[in-house]
Amino acid sequence: MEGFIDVAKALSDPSRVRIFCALQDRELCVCQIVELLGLATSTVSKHMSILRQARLAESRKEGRWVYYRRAEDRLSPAAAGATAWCDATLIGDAMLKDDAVRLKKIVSTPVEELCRS
Amino acid sequence: MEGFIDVAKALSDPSRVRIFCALQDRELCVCQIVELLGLATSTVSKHMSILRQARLAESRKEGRWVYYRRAEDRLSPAAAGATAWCDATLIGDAMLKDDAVRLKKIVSTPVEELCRS
DNA sequence: TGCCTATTTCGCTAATTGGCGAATTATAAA
DNA sequence: TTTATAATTCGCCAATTAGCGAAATAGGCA
Repeated sequence: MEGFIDVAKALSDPSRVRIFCALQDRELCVCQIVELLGLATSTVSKHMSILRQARLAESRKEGRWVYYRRAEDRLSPAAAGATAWCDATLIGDAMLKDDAVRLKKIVSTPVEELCRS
Repeated sequence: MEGFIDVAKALSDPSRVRIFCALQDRELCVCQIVELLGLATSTVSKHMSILRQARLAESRKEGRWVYYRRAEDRLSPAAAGATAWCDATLIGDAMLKDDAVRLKKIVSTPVEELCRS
């Protein structure tokens, strides 16, 4: 039950859902997510720790940057099912479509340049 | 997005998940749910309105009693997917198994008698 | 070594939420 | 019509949460 609740809580905030959906196709570093959502870095960092706690996301360090991606290895049943539910339900969502458009620009900018702004 | 968030929020509270799972096999009236969870009637009533708002549950009146059941007709995509996710993930959950045992006694008692206590 | 900077952690605030009991509403029975 | 009672709504409180900026941490680079 606890793991299920953690996942449901993680996906009960629009910002976190947007982040999780942005991670569908590619990994992203914190500064890219900050750029996408327009939230403070500290806020995004907290969101990421909640997604990781729910075992929906994993991270890796590369130099100064931390890249987050959807969890894939030994995916928990709660996370696996939620991922399918989320993706299937939110296909075509207006806000996520808009995010996808802006994401294209963001990922095409080198992170070094993105962070300088 | 909004409908998805409503469903995720509805399922991010253990009491509501217990209620939703208890409704898997049968409809229940408020007093039966109160008996199952040991919460105040007003608290359960609020939980039910959240589940209904998320379109996970529906209700019908029978005399003084209000019976709740899982939504079935014109089920929203968000609710349909969440139902599958919830049921699949929580199979074998200890608390829900315990609930199921106690539910047997509760549903075998006439509601008139149950409410008198 | 010491500096720069991306991220995390901390401390705070405003808003939300789960809980209760009291008051209200609605329905059945006397 | 009055009374009894199941459920909802209301008002309150304690706990949680999303947000921010400041301080701390950690990793590259001069």
